[in-house]
Amino acid sequence: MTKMPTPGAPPSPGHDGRPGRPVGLRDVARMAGVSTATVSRVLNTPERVSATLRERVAAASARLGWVPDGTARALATRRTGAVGAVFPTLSHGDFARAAEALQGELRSRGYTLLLACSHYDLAQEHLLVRQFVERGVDAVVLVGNAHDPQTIGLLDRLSVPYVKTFNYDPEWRHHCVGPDNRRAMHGLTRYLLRLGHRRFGVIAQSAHNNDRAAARLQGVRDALSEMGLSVRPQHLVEGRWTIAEGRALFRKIIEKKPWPTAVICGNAYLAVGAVLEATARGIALPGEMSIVGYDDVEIMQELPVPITTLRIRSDEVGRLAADYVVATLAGKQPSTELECEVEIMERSSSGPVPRASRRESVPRRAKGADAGRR
Amino acid sequence: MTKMPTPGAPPSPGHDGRPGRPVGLRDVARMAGVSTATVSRVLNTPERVSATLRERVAAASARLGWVPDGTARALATRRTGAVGAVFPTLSHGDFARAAEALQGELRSRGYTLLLACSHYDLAQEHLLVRQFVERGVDAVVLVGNAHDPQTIGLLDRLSVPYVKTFNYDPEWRHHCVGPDNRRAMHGLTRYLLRLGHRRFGVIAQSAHNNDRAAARLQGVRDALSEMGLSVRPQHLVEGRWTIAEGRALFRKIIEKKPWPTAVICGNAYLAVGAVLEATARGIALPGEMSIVGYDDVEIMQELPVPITTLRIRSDEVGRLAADYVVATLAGKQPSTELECEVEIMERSSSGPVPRASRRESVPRRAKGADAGRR
DNA sequence: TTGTAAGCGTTATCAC
DNA sequence: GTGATAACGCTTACAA
Repeated sequence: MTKMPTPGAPPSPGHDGRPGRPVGLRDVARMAGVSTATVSRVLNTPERVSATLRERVAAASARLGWVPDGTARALATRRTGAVGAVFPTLSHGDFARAAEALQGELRSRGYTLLLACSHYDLAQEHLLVRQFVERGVDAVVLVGNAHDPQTIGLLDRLSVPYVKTFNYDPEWRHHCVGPDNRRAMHGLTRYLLRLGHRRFGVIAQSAHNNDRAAARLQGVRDALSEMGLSVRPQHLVEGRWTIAEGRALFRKIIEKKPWPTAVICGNAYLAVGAVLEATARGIALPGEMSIVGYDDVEIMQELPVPITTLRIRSDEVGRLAADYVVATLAGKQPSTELECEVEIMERSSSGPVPRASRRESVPRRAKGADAGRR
Repeated sequence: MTKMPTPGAPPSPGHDGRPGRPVGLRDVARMAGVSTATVSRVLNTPERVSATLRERVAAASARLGWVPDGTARALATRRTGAVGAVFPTLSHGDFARAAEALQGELRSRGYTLLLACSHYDLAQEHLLVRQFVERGVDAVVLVGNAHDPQTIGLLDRLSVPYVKTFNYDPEWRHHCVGPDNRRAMHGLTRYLLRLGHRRFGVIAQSAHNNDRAAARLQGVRDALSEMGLSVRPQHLVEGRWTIAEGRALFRKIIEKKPWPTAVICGNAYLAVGAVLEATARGIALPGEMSIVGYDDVEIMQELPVPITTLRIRSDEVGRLAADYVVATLAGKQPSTELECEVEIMERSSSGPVPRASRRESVPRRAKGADAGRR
C-alpha cells in the first residue's frame, strides 16, 4: 500500500517529513511573508509582482516543494485547461497518430488531453462526452460528423466548444477539420477512370456508425455515376479493418468472373489484405488488376508490390483539431485551414486497365476529356 | 465563437433558456425543496435517502438538466477519479492497444484517463507527470522501469500511486506489470539455439531511454553466453522501429560473409523490414536463414513468409495496469498476476540451422540436453 | 504593488 | 433520514 522509499510514511509530509497536511499556497505565503494573493499572482501574473517578492515566493515555493492544486484552481477560474477527445479506437494507426499529435499540440499550448475510445458506438460516445463534461473539460474533440443529437445538444447547452474531425464537410464549415473523405475518394476513383478502368470492385469499411466510411463509398459512387457507371452488387463487399478481412473480402470479389479491373479499398489494412491475397493467387498487379487503398501506412510502400493509396496526414488532423479548440477557447478565429490535403501516392499496385478488358469494359461512351481510350 | 443551434445564446441558459448562471446543485435542491446535502446524497449514497426525496431530486435534476461540477467535487473529496498515463508514443501498435485497454478498464471502474506521450524523453516525461499531478490525478501509469529520480520522488512525496508497465522485473515486484522482456528474449533465443543456430545477428531497437529494449538485448546475450556464445560486433546493429530501418539494418548485417544463420529483431517492425529485405534479395527463409521478432502485429502472419515472433498481449498490460492502480487506490491488494505471459508464435521465418552451417557454426561443445545436433 | 476577503460548487460533519 | 454549515485550495475584485 505504501510505496518504496519511505516505507512507513503516512500521507503527505512537508519538506521536513512531518506528517501534517500537504503544503498549500497558504504555507508558501506564510513562509514568504506575503499574502495568498501575492503567491497566486506570482503564479499567474508574475509581471504584476515586484521582483523581490517574486523571488521570495519562488524560494519558499521551491523549499516547500509546493505543487499547486489544479482542482482548486479550476473551481475558482471555471476552466480546467483540459480537453476531452473521443476516438473510435486507437488500434487504427491514423487515429493513434492523430491522438498523439493532438496531445502534443494541446500540451504545447498548456492543455491536457483526456482520451477515450467509443468503439464506434454512439451511445458509448455520449456517455464518454458526458463524463468529460462533468469533469469540466474546456472543449471536446470528436471523430466524424455522425453523433447522438443529445451529445451535441449537451455540448451546445453548456457552451462547450467542440470540433468534429476526420471528415471535413464543406457544408458544416468551421466545425470540422480533416480530409474530405468523399472528395478524396472521388479523386482516387477518377484517377482509376483516367487509367481506363470501367469495372470496379469495392472493399468498403463498414459504414455502421462511421460516416467517414460512408463518405468514402459515396465518393466512389459519385465519380462512377458521373461516367454513367456503377459498382455491381457482387463487387461491393464490406467489413471491418483487418488485413485478414481484406483477404477474405477480396476472395469474395473474385469468386466468379468477370472480375473488376480495379478494386478500391476503404482503408489501408483492407488494401494490404487485398494485395496480399491477389499476389498469393498469382494475380499480376497492375497487369491484370489494379488495387488501391485509403490512408497510407508504412507497410504499403514496403510490400513486394507497393500499394497505391491516399496519404492523409492524420497528425495534421490532430494538430488542426488542437488549433481549432484552443483558438476557440481564446475567442480567436481558428486557423482558416480546416481541410486537410490528401495526396494520391501512386505506386505499383495500380496501372492502366489490362488490354484484354479495354473494349468490353466501356459500356457507353463517356463524357469528359479524360474518358476516351487515350 | 458561439455555436450553431442558438446563434446568439450567451453562456449557459437554464432549461428555460434564461441567460442566468449555469444550473448547480443548489438550484436542484431549491426546485426539489430539499437541502443541498440531500441532493449530494442522492448522487453519492442514494441508499441513505428516502425513496420519495430521491425521486423528487432526480426529477428536478433531470428537469434542469443539471450536470454536476466535477472540479468542485474533486476539491471537496480530494480525489479526481482521473489517472494519468505517459507513453513513449502511440505510433507503436502495442502502446496504442495498451492505452486503449487501459482506458477501457479504467472507465469501467469509474476512472478517466489523461494521456500524454514522452517521445522516449525522460525530462519530458517528468514534466508531463508533474502536470498530471498538478491536475490532481489519483494515480499514474508509466512505461518502463527507467525514470528520472525526481519523477518517482515527486510521486512518492505526494503519495500518488503509480505502476511501471511493459517491463516486468521480478526484483521490483508489486510495482510493475507486463512481460519480462529479458526472460522473453532469453526464451526466444534458446528456441533458436535448440534449432541448432550458433551464429546470431541482432537488429536491436535503440536502448536510449528504453530499458525494455535494453532488457531484450540482455536476454539474447544471456542465453548466448550460457552456451559460451556471443554476437559478433558486426552482427549487432541498432535503430528505431520502422520497417525501412529494419531493411537497412538487415542489409548492414549481410554486408559481408559469413552471415549469421539467425537474426533476432528487437521489435515487430524491424522484423518485418528484415524479412521483406531478405526475401527481396532471394534469401530463403528459413532455408538459408531464420529471422524472428519481438511482439506480434497482424502483418507478420500475413506476409508470404509469416514471421516467428513473441506474442505480447499489450491489451493485457493495459488492463493489468488499470487493475493495479485501481486496487491500490481502493486500498486493496492488486491482482497477483503482474507478469504477462508471452508466447512464441512459431511461423515460417524460422527453422533448423541450414545444413551447410551445421559444422562450422558450433564453436565449442555446448552443454545442455537440447544443444547437440539432434 | 500588496493585502483583505468573498466566492467557486461540491462534500462532509455535525446536530436534529 | 434530513438539514445547516464549515471546509476544500485557489483566484480575484476591491481597498489600501
